[in-house]
Amino acid sequence: MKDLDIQEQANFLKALGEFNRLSLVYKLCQCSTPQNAMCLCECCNVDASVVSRHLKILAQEGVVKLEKKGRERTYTLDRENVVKTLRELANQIENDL
Amino acid sequence: MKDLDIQEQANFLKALGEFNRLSLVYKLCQCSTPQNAMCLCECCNVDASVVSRHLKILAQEGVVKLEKKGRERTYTLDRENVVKTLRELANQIENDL
DNA sequence: TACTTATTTGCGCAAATATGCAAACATAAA
DNA sequence: TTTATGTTTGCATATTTGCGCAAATAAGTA
Repeated sequence: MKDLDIQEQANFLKALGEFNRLSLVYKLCQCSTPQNAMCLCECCNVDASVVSRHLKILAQEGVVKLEKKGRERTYTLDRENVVKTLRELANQIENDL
Repeated sequence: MKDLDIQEQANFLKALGEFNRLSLVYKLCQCSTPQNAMCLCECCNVDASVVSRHLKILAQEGVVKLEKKGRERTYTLDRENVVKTLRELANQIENDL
């Protein structure tokens, strides 16, 4: 396992490992349609700018996908990627010896 | 999903989401026998006290198990728990709608 | 007891992080 | 163009975090 890979995985886990960000993930989890930041803002009681920043971090780590539609930006959970990454991690820890 | 559960999951992910701690996890991953902190110290270039603190955090979150034997304390990866927790998280994110 | 070894804890520091507010931007609608 | 809406960014601040060092603690050994 290379240091760089470990760092990358750590960054992914860190992105999920914060209360408001994980709340956003679960919120998006229950949405069948893309959501904008204002809507997502309701799930955690913080300023819109804070949500914006959290979503940026989540997007950087491949947790959410961003779609630009005019002045609105909508976010969807990148379910496939998150699930894949978590399962790969679990498999590594299970099988490594 | 209750806030408390989210906080708990976030804490678990945060514990794994730091480079040195994740390095410790992978180090332990490759050890078939319990390791003491001095040995684990080698895998990340930090002071023993730092490793001690990291291991404490990992133990609190159920990532590693601590065994006291005289003056020595040995750590083993709680593979089962880590794998279970990660897979549950993956399943939740996969199936929630 | 004195000494050695392994680990934890207190302290301080520097860097990172989360947050709110206000201002800047971008874009759609009136 | 003006206005309204959604989002990002700059700034200031408070808190958290990771770290090293030295001292304290714990427990085995001479």
